[in-house]
Order: sequence, then structure tokens, then C-alpha cells
Amino acid sequence: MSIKSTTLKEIAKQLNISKSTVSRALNDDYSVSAKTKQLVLDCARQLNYTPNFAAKSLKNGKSNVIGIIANTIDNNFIAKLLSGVELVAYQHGYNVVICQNRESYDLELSNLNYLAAKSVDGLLVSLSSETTGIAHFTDLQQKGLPMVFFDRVPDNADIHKVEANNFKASYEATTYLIKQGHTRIAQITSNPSVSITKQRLAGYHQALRDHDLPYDEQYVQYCLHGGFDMDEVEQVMNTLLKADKPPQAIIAASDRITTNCITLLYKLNYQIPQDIALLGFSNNDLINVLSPQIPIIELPAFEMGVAAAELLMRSIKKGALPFEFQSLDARLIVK
Amino acid sequence: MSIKSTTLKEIAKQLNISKSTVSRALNDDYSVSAKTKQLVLDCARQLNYTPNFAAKSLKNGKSNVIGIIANTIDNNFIAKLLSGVELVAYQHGYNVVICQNRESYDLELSNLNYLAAKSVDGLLVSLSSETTGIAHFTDLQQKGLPMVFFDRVPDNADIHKVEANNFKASYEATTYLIKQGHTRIAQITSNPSVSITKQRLAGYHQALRDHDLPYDEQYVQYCLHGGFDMDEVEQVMNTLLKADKPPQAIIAASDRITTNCITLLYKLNYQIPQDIALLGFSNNDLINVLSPQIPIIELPAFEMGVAAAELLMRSIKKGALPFEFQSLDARLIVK
DNA sequence: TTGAAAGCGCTAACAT
DNA sequence: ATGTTAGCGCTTTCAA
Repeated sequence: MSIKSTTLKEIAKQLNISKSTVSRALNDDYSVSAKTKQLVLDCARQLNYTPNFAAKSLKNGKSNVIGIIANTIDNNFIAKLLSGVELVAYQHGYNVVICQNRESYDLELSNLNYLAAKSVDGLLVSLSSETTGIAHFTDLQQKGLPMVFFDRVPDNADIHKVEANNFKASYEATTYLIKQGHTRIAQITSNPSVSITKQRLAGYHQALRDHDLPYDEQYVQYCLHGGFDMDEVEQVMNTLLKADKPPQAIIAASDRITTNCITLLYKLNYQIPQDIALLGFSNNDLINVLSPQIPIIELPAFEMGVAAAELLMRSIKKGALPFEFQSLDARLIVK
Repeated sequence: MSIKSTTLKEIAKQLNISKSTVSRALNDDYSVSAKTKQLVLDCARQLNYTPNFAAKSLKNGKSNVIGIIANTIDNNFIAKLLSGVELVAYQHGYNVVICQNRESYDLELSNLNYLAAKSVDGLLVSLSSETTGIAHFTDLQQKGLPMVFFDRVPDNADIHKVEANNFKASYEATTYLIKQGHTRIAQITSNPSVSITKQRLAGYHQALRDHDLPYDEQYVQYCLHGGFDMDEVEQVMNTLLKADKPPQAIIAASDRITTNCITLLYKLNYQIPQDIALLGFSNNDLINVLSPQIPIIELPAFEMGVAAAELLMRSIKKGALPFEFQSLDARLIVK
């Protein structure tokens, strides 16, 4: 309102009718005559009327703001997802407030408190890797705050969730490598406490089983810090490469792990894919542009944002909804 | 307000005092006795009071929202800048609404209208590459809407702006390459209509002049689409490499151009820096991680976000401020 | 079909 | 130092 804008009252005065009629006309209420409605609409446009959100909020007890808690926003996956969320939110007249937990449970909690104090009408959440229980969320949900979990979702059944189909993606990745003729396929993945890690491992197992390949424990390596720590990637990479029978192919199960694997293999003078094949999960555009080229699994980031936001909007508008669980397909991209 | 929360009235009733006293106490008004203040504060905490933003907004005619219009958010520079903006905004009790112009003047205009209709209290703007005039912004500024331009700023003097010191950055980059022994240094840059392009070119010129190197027009090549189009990068690269005396070093003057240059040189089997040296502007973390390693100029994204937001906050709170022009140093990173 | 009036939660004159 | 009151712009009974 920094800029003074027209109000209902001014339209009413101009047209010599009451504020309430103007309000009704603007909200397309059935009780208003077509003629009056038209008059009001014309006048509103002419005076460049825009509703006052604060007044609306105060009146109907909704802030028209949704909150989103994600790990960080400085990666392509979340950035694209956010674009989807904002598209939907803006269409429904909602603003989006973004908070970053930076993989910390404590920050996640303070984000939550911040957003609750802002009295957001709904919440979009991707869990920090430190988070185990979600009582801090479900408490608020039970008090009536609609929320949708996305990407890194909890196991709970009594929540809404929107995920990538990580199982299928990993299954396809593994199958692709098998079809390429590889029999010893490794997976370097993140902390197994995170939902997406478990799902990606499960897909990998299933694909091996379905193609009658043995599962060898030594070929699954974990980066407990999500691969952000180059040293831990280096360590597990060395373990793999120094094995009696080193893997012929590696699946890097996260964006950061993928990048670090490329760097490491380059440093070690391994040619990809001649010396060892690499396939990685990644939503970073750069990966398509830099060399060496590897097949990647790209998550449907934008679509997940749209789906999560739409589910949240429905949940806000209709109140208690049967809990929904959506799983969107990822894309295997081979150049 | 999805969750019902305590109001001033309830605290007042509980303590048997008036709403206004409670309000004053909460706002630390001088006229309230220390005793009452304490009482109110305790009671507020006990009842878990949080102020109602909508009511506050309605009362003081401010939305407590600032808008930001940037190109896209799916790149590291803007993502980090946003983190800085949000840090400052949240500290001051403001929400941030993000809009993306995707390099289109029309979208920029509709973003502006959208934000104006939301009655934001202030605006952070980085111009689209299509934008030439800024009347659409200054009109609103004159009507009293505070705004700060950042990164891609207009030439106008009657605005607030926060930039990277692109001149200095480019000067340092060029000087670095000269010190490495190169005498034929090219710059591949974006559309010269954009402020940052001009500044980066100017720094390049000055460095050549200061080191008594001739300026050769053929060594400056423009990507009118900002290097997003790989073909245009390929074309100018070919022009450079096929010159009578090809450059010994190239400065890539934007994130996207840098990446595409690496890819192209790799494709053409040029070794970096043995066959040709490359130095690029980039804020993409991946560039530090992938090979080959090149020196980069990194813009102070987070700091620019903080600076722009703080300037905007001052501008909102103090009203008309003498126009400020801040220029933050970039970092030349050599591995 | 329309109008009058109350009230959402808060702040700020204006009393006292 | 504290209370009373009005009003921000809107929606929504209730009445006509």
C-alpha cells in the first residue's frame, strides 16, 4: 500500500451504491444484478482497483501466504521446483515465503516456528537429513495447518506427500547399465536414513534381482554427508576401485555425488565410459554441457513443485482431505 | 491464522488492563511502567502471543512484503543473492515475493504490475536484457514506491543501485592474463546494451591500455543472446580461433558463456590452458569441481543481496533517501 | 436485489 | 501511566 490505491468505498461513492454491493459484485455474488455487476466491474477497472490483501486477510482469518522449507535454494532442483510452486501459488492468490534448513534439524525447527508465527495458511516441507521424527510438523497439522511433504518425505501414512519415483528411476538406471553389458554395478549414495536413499537402493536391488545378477554388499557405498564432503566421496571411490573385482559401472545417487565422482575419476585418469561407466542423478544444467558426457537421471523438479503446491491448495481450500501420495516419474537422459 | 492465536484482547482481559496498554508494552513504548511491561511480556510469552501481521499491515498501511524481480532463480548467482535478501528481509519482519522476468520486457512489466497490485512496500530489480527504458519503474518510484536496482542496473542517476564492481573485476582478470604472459587476449561477452557488459568491456580496455597492449576490435565478440544459445558461442569462438593471429587467452564474460566455452574447447580438442587460456565469470559451484580448472571471477552474490536489501529497508523506513550507488568487489579465484 | 452495521486485530490520537 | 475510541478495508450477517 505504499502506493495509495482505490478502495471499495470510493467505487461505492462514485456509483452511489453501498460498499457491500460493491464487495458482492466484485466477488461475483449471485445476489447482485447483472447490471450492477457490470457497472461495478467497469468502475473498478477504470479506477484501477486492486483489493487490499491485508484487509482481506484480517477479515477471513487467512494470511494468503504459504511457507516452504527446503534444504537450500542454491541448486537447480529446488530452484526449478520453486518455479512450479510459485506458478501455482500466484495463480491462487498466495505468496510464498521460502526458508532454508541447510540440513539442520534445529534450523528446520526455527523455520517452522517462524512460519507458524507468520501464520502461513499452509506448508511445503522437504525434511533435513538430520530429521528423524516429525512430531514438530504433525502437531501443527493436527491443529489444522495443512501441509505437504515433498522430495525427502517421512514414512508416515497420515500426511500428504509428493515424491519422485526414486525406485523406478534407480531401477531404470541400473537396468540401463546392465543392458550396456555391465555385471558389476556399484551405487554410491547418501545417508540411508533419508527416504530417497532407501528408495534408490531398493530400485537398484530389484533391477539386479530381475536380471539375475548377484547383490554384492561391497558395491554399495554411503556418503553420510550427502557427498558434500569431497573427502568422503574420494574414500568410498577408492574402496570401490581397489576392490578385488572393481565395478564396471557406478551409479551416483545424488547431484553432488555425481559431480564429485566425475572430478575424482578425471583426477585418477579414468576415462569415462571406457575405463568405467558412470551414471548419475543430477538436475544441474551444467552437467549436460560439460565433459565427459554421462547418462543422467533428472528429477521432474518443476512438475513436483506444481503437484505439491496444487495438493496444498486443495488441502487449504477443502479442509481435511484424505491423505494423498503422489509419485512422479524421473527422466533417464542418454546423450 | 490457520492456527488460532492469542490476541491483544486476551492478554488485556487476563491482566485486567486495556488493549492499548498491552500494545504499548509489546512495542516497548516509553510511557508504560516497567512493572506493567514485565507483566505483559510474561503473559504474552505464556499465552504464546504472536502479532497478527494482517491487522498490523491494515493499520499502518504497509504490507510488510518486498518484491524482487530477477531474470531466473535457477542459477547460483541469484540463489545466493536471494539468501542474502531473505536474511535481511526476515530480520526486519518483511516477506519476500519472487518474480522471474526470464529476460523478457513484457514479463518484467507484468511482474511489476503483479507486485504493485500486491502493494509491496519496496522493490528489488535486476533488469531484463530486453529492457531499455525504465519509465515503468520510475513512475512508481515517483509515486513513492521505494526501489533498489541490483546487478543489471540502468544508467539513471536518480535511483538506488547495488552492483558488482564489474570494471575492476574485468580489469583484474585481464591483468592476470597479461601477467601470465599473454598479449592477445579476447573477451567473449553478452549483449552490449546491458550495463554489466559495458562495464566488463571497459575494465578490459583499461587493463590493455595500462599495460601498453593494443586494443584489437576482432578480439571482442558479442553473444547477443547472452550465450544461452550454444550456436552463437560456437560461431564467435570459431571467428576467434580462425583469426590470423588467434588469441592466446579468452575471457568469458558471463556464467553461461564460460561453461559453453569450456565445452566447445573440449570438443575442438584444445587443451586448457596449454593450447589456449580461459578465464571466466562464474558463480556456479560446479565450475570449481569439474575439469578443466580455470581461473574464475566470482561475484559477491550473497553480499550484493544483503546490501541491496539493507538499502531498500532504509529507503522504506526513512522515506526519501539521497540516491545511493554501491559497488561490491568480485573475487578472482585461481586454483 | 440492496443497504446498514458490526467486527477481524491492531495502533494512535485524545483523553484522564 | 493508563484507558477510551475510532478506524484501516473488507466481508457478512441481518434487515428491508
